[in-house]
Amino acid sequence: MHNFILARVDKALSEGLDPSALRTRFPPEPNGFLHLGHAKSICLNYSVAERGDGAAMNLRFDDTNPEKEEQTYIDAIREDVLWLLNEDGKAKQLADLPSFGVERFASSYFEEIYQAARQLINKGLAFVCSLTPEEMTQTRGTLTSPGQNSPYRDRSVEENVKLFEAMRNGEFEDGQHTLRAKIDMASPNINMRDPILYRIRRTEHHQTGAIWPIFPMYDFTHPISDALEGISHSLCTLEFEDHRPLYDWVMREVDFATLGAPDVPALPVQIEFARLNLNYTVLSKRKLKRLVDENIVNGWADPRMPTIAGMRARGFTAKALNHFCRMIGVTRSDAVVDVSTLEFAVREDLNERAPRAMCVQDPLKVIITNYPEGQTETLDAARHPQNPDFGTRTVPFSREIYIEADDFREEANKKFKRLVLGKEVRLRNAYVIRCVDCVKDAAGKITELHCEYDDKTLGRDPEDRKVKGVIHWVSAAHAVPLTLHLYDRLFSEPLPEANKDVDFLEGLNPNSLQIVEGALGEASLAQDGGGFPLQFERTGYFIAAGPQAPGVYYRTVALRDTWAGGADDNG
RNA sequence: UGGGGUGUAGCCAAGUGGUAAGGCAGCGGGUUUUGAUCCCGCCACGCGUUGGUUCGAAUCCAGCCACCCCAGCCA
Repeated sequence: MHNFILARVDKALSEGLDPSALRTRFPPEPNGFLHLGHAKSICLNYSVAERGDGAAMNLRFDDTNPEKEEQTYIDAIREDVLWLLNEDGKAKQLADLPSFGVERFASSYFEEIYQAARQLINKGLAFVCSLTPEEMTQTRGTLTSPGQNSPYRDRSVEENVKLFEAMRNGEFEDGQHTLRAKIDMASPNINMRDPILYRIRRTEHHQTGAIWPIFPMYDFTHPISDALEGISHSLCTLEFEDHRPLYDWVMREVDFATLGAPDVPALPVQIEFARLNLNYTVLSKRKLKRLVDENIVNGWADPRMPTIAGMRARGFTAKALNHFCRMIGVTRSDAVVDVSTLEFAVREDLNERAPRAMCVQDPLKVIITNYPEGQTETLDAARHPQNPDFGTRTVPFSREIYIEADDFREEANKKFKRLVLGKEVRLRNAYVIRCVDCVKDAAGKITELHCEYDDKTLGRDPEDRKVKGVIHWVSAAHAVPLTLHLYDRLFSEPLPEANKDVDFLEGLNPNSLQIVEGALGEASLAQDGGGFPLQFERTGYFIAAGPQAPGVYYRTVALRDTWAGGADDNG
């Protein structure tokens, strides 16, 4: 992995920065589940932590807004970060990861942040403002015109101290006062127009309970938290670029030594990078939350969701996600990555690790008329075509089998490589059969096929002719019934958020989930305990839904299909 | 129209004055008991645009254009 941030880190290292002083943090707010965009950030932050001996990445819950945050999100985030960074599954907890530092909460620093505010008040750099929210908005100015000073801007240090303490003691109602930095109401950067540092929220906080009726804002909390953790590189997304002057202002004006900050070679620096966008989906917690709240999906971990938990449920691997993050790079330009890149990363990993099996989604009965009735033979089939270490499984073969209905045509052109009336095809892992008859019901619907097998074609090709097609099948008497969940992109619009005048839900794909009942899997699937990906040959990668839904498989991703494009010419 | 950013192929993305890496997608071919995998080949006379500097410019300079972010007591 290489990018402009790592380049900057390497440069600092080459200029003498002690590798053990390298420290990053991943700072999610626990107000939703982590998604692919967070995976990019985690991957980046962790890659910096892997640059040197003693370097580390912290996990810090940025929990300064109790109204939107929940313990359940904290638990989910912790699980997702561990899963993502624990590709080999060896670590039992975050602390076991080689380059992981510590887990913290911004709320762990509420006392220090409060003291920092006191410092600023004492330096005359912060004041208690009693403007109403409406007045605050009115006096902030606009993008093109300066704001006006608050009438409370010149309160004495003593009065500010007294009021701020009263705020802390819970003596005021929500919104009655705020603590503001005294910077410059005429700054062209709106973030510097006397930004709010603290607001009153008499709400129970998931970590600190009722002890704090006031909560620091992100812009004040973040630099202080970074300094207290000895963060060297504070990586965030582009929209925070305008906040960097404020970040640096806090760094400059607060005396961190008296707050107990570690002795580090330098103050943290904030570096911004472009957030991830993926087409045919949305990557914003606010929008994903709507999908959950409006029951458009089945929770944050719905396999269609681009959340870490959703993708995990669907069978994506941590390795694939990390690989994807390395593939897309890290830059400062807005980019929309094509889903095909993600699918490639997933297939690449699954191809290596998924044992093969056969499953017929839309069964069509085939009777092998020249095969003895009542006979069953067990055929050996490799679990992986390229890797013998996977071993073999046994596949029962008998007189009645099922094949995929779509693998048969009464007539077809030469491009069609599957079974055609009067022609031959190879049954995967078994014999070559020839279709001799096609039985239909009164409505003309094909109900079963009569075929003959060539008993000299097990494990070898016929000598006098070429059979090019191979199809999958299951033995009728041994097949296990399965239910398949086939997922498609959640949105049919490539950029659901592109048009600001149209609700992004308008772009939803109504067929993002197709449930296939009555699929038939090969006998060995009865023993599948789940927990690892499978490839159903010729169709896709699947993973068992789990013990609470036996026989249900989720399709992780379909196999690449170079034939699909010519489907209108497929005979 | 204030401030901050970004423009290299259909999508990502290297490149930092010496003559356009790589990946995805796509296309063509080979191997194949998965139309998968794997392998080989093709895919930017041009880097938003117009000028300028230079022996030489995606890289330096100037102008212009397009797009993104900022007016939460959200992060």
